[in-house]
Amino acid sequence: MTLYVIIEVKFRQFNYLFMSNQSQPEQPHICTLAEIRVTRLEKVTQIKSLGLTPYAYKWESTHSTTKLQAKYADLGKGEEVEDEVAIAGRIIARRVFGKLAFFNLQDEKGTIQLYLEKKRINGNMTELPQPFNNLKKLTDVGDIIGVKGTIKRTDKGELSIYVIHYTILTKSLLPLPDKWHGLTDTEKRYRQRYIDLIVNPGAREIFRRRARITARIRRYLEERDFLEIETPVLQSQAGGAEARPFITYHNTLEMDLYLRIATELHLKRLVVGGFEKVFELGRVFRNEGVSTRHNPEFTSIEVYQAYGDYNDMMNLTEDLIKTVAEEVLGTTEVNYQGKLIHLGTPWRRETMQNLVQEITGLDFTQFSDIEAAKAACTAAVIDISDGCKSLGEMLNEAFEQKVEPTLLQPTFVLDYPIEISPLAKPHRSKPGLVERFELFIVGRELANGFSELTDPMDQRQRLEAQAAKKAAGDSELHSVDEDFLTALEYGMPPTVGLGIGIDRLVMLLTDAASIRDAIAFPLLKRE
RNA sequence: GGGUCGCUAACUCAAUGGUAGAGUAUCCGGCUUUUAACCGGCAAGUUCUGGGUUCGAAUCCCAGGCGACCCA
Repeated sequence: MTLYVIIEVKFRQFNYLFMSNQSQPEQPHICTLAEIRVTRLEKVTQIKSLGLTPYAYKWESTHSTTKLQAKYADLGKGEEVEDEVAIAGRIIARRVFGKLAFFNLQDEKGTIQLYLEKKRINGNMTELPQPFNNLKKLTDVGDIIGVKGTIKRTDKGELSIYVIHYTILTKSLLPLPDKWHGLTDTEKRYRQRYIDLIVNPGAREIFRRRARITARIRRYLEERDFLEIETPVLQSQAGGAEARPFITYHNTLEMDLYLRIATELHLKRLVVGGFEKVFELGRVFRNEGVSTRHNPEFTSIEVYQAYGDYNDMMNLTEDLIKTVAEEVLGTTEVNYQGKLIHLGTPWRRETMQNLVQEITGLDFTQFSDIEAAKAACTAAVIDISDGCKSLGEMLNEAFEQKVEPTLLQPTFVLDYPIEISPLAKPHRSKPGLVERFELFIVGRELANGFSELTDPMDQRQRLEAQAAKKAAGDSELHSVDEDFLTALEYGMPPTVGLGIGIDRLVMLLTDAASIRDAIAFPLLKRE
């Protein structure tokens, strides 16, 4: 069957080239993906037989489509200009007539129409037999071509390149999705992002904007003398956060290694070493579930500044995010999923205890024993699990369940329970709490910072307590990082640290509903 | 982990338990101002997978896969 098809196709295309004006008898139909591919492979052969290459090496353009659109914006209908231009891109639409054809060509930034006239092309491309005919027969939507020509705005008002010469640069073998509906299948968009990027112009804008966001963050910090230093992804023990790590293996060292879950402990070692302002913007990996807000590998930035406290870092955080929004969006008024978010500073700062009291009426400063607090929480419809063994954890539960979803506008939540903050410095005036803040926008945690714990003995106690819980079965906790404690014993200056979830920031600034829209190639299950 | 919804031609979608269809794309013919080009024609299916009920299943039932959304 396949052989039959190939022979028929060859027969037909032989006719295209040399007897194309004769009508043909009915041929077997070409329709499935595999058959379209066979047809196009035959076109590849035909292109080669003409002495051309279907996979060119190079092309020099004089303009991008957007530059041309801007340059000739004032050209009137029906007017032509003799300026000769060269441009390249992907054919995204073809409208072919007997002796005239209109193609739409798409490059990275935009599109432009090609005006392809038989008389003009045949008159100029004399080295090829029947160049206009070959254009019609050998090009398809999806092909990448280069053209040279002059500028013409058609009678219908479309700026066009009046083509003198065309070159097939890359022959596409597979058809693009429906030109009108595009690709809407969410799964396919993520699995084959390249198709999404070709046919959905908005998809490219998200990643363009993402690049501007990270570039602006780096520039902001560099302007303030922060130094970006890269720390190991492969670590003999994972730490710096509560999360399960990915495990991998080094063959010649014969040792298990963990992919980092945070950059915290190494960046702090750098502060011990004398760097007073450091940061790292990079990928971290957490072996956790996948959702619209979680991807197992994601991008974080952690920033450490010696001699500062968490108040300093809140100032930096709001100014940084405000600056990025202003530069990337041109405004601090951000529309996110139909909600208007005001990123103009200053942002609200409120303690966790006050927020919980505000929303639930529960005053955690008044609770003295755990059972009373538990009863009060249950009465307030807060679900307290059995693993919740302290007032601090209960306060956090109440906060997460009742307060978090209400924090639409940027809010710094201050002063977290010490039980859930093992790397933060105790609050200078509030027992049981630490000097920590988290930033919430549209009900999501976007940033986390604290005055860093610099007391090595206190730090040892807290890490050992965690290790004991790990031994008791909590897989999100880690064994003690002795080298980190040794570093602290050499002495770390007072330091404040910050972490921002870059993907969530990108979501906010690109109006992306799912983290998968903000990540070019999100992790999906095996098909 | 739980719930709801979805999966049918390459793409977007139809189809009371009773012959699986349309538009787009592909293929063939025509066409020098189109822009979802148009006109005419030929075709195109593991209805996600596996069971079950039934004379008969895309449709009903069970199990599984993948995805979306919500919840934890």
